Amino acid sequence: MKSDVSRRRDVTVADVARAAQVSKAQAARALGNYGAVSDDVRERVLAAAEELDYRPNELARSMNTGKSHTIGVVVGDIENPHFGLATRGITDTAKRSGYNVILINTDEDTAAEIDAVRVLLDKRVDGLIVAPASSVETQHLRRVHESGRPLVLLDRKAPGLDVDTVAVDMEDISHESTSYLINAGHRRIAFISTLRTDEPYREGMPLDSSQISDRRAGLQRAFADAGLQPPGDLIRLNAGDDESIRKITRELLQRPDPATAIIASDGLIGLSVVEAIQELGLSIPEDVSFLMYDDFAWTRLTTPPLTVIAQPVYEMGAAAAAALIRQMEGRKAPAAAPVFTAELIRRGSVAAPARR
Amino acid sequence: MKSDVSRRRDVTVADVARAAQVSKAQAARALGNYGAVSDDVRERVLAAAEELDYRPNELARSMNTGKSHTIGVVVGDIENPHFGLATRGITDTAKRSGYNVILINTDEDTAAEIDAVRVLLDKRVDGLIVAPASSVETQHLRRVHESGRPLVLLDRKAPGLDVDTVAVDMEDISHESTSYLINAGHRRIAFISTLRTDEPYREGMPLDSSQISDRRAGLQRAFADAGLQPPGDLIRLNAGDDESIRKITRELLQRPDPATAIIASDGLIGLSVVEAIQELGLSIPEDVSFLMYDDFAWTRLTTPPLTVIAQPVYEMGAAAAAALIRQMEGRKAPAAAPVFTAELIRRGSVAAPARR
DNA sequence: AATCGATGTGAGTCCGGTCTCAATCCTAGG
DNA sequence: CCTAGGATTGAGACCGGACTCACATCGATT
Repeated sequence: MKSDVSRRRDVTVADVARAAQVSKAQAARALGNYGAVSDDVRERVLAAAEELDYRPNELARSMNTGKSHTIGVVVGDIENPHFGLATRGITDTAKRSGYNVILINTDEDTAAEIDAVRVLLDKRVDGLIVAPASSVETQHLRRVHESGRPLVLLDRKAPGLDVDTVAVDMEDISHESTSYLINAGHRRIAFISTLRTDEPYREGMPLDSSQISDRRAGLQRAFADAGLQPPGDLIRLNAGDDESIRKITRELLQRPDPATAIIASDGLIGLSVVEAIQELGLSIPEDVSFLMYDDFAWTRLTTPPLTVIAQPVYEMGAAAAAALIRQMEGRKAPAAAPVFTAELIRRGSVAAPARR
Repeated sequence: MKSDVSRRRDVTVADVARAAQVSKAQAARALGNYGAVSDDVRERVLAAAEELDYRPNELARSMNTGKSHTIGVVVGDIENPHFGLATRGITDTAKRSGYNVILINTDEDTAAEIDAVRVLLDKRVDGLIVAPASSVETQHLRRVHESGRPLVLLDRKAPGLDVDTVAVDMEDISHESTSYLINAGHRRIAFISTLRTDEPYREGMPLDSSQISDRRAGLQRAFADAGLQPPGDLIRLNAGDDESIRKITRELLQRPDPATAIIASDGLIGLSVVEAIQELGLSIPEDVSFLMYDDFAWTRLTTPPLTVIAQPVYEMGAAAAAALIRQMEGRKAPAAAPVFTAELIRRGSVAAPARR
């Protein structure tokens, strides 16, 4: 009835109060469902609100409750199905508790991450879930934590930062899967990761990412267990775009002492590696064995289906959100935080290396 | 120096003003970089702000500027790489103009969508990008639009709603790809979609989704062009989870008069369909031809690589964000909105049907 | 030297809610 | 019939910035 052109300013409690002939305070109480309100007043206010199509301004509400019912999520790249799935776990859990999610991508760039965290803090999110790009540059996260804002880390650990962290033990699974390859007869095992570094990989160099350094540790331990030297010359970092990954793959397979097995650090890399292998006219697993992190559904469709390392990604996202909400609502951390483990799913992309 | 336990309340302009020995108004001006401020005052204020580690409260700022610098994005399912990519296009573009994104999933449920829109409006987002679950139930979107809040539709059209819409012409591409199948000799062409309906498909029933009804129209037109009757008995809706899709696939291929070609309405369905085909021991394209919407990277890795319908998803997300920002900043719509077209990428999953 | 317009500056209002506090109503117990 | 105590109610402060307005200040103009 009243939806004319005069729709530039929203209806406020004051408007409703006026229409219902009561004070602003009473209208607010009836609307907000708190305090004491007589049935008569409540009815009139609710009717007026309905009539005027009143909607509360959450911004104003946040202003003096101090809660925005919004959590910030900072991930590397939402386009990566890994994060897509984790985000789904987060949003599902958050929604169930009445929280919304502001999402920011960092492209694994720490500067962007610092910026993202600042923006979210300025927007007064109630808490943050961050998949930190670096396990070393974490001052900004430390500051968040010290300022008392709830924070949960996802996927990667930050040593020295005493914060709830939801991640799998990469050392263990890396050890298991490397051993699997070694037992199959592989010695020349390559590892390709997107991790950005200033210089190319050299044996023993410090790695910014806990994920990657844990994987390296697991790999080295597996070789040590077998009484072998790990092939440090086959670790490749800075595998960024599709083109650079293909180039790296070609180089690994065409060098004098080529890799007989390749481990891809995530599903996006794996995609390009497999494609590069196919382009070289080589076949999996006859010519090269292949293994990758992330159990995307399509890995079952290739010929042969790919052997992968599956992580309970959705559950981890959900757990991160649950932990955050627990913190935000001031409840204590649970006695035992849920432990997540990755699993090696043996399909068909690993076999004994070809004889020379 | 001052980071004691007293960290429960944030630093405000008033605190900064006090420290800098100036009025709140002056401090606000220096901080907000507006109005006239002497160099002396500016310096003192900035120094005090630095010292106190002042951070503006964006909530408060939004309160009286009326702008939250936040846009709401409502999609079916962020876990679906299609939306992941589109979202990436949106967030990249939004960030470049200083906007953040609140993301909500609807699982293609209109009730959830209505709720999402309401929540976002209550949070006073500056604009909305919605991939509407239904092209029919759009009163909530109409209300948004009428209230004057900028709104852009993504992926699906809403007939009768005069709103900027970024989507490809599904009729055309459906016609093209169906013709392609018909020319290859197929007559029994099946189409599988997730679209939820109350009853199973029957010829000519109204379809809630513009995307799907456009595809049906294109398919029917292709058959008409060839002087043939479209196989209305091979259209399947309500393909929800993996299990139901497999069941549908089996039924389509094992019925008395089976389908010789299957079109999957999106990449997620395609995944399950291909897997079901493999499980049946059938091969593509010898036993069944296959075609799907969405050009995911993995479709190049299967044997044979899959023939797909590629949409410029990232660009569409970016365009939607650009259009929204244009509206929010009060600029006119561009003379010609960019047109997006889907492309049939012929790889290896379509061949002539097997002889009976 | 008187005047004028361009800064500078501080007090105070406003945004749209929540919440405190004191005043007013009512009703049951004495 | 009187009164204590709970239920109601309205005025107004407050959250943290942005912004209006009235009041200086001050060098420049004539």
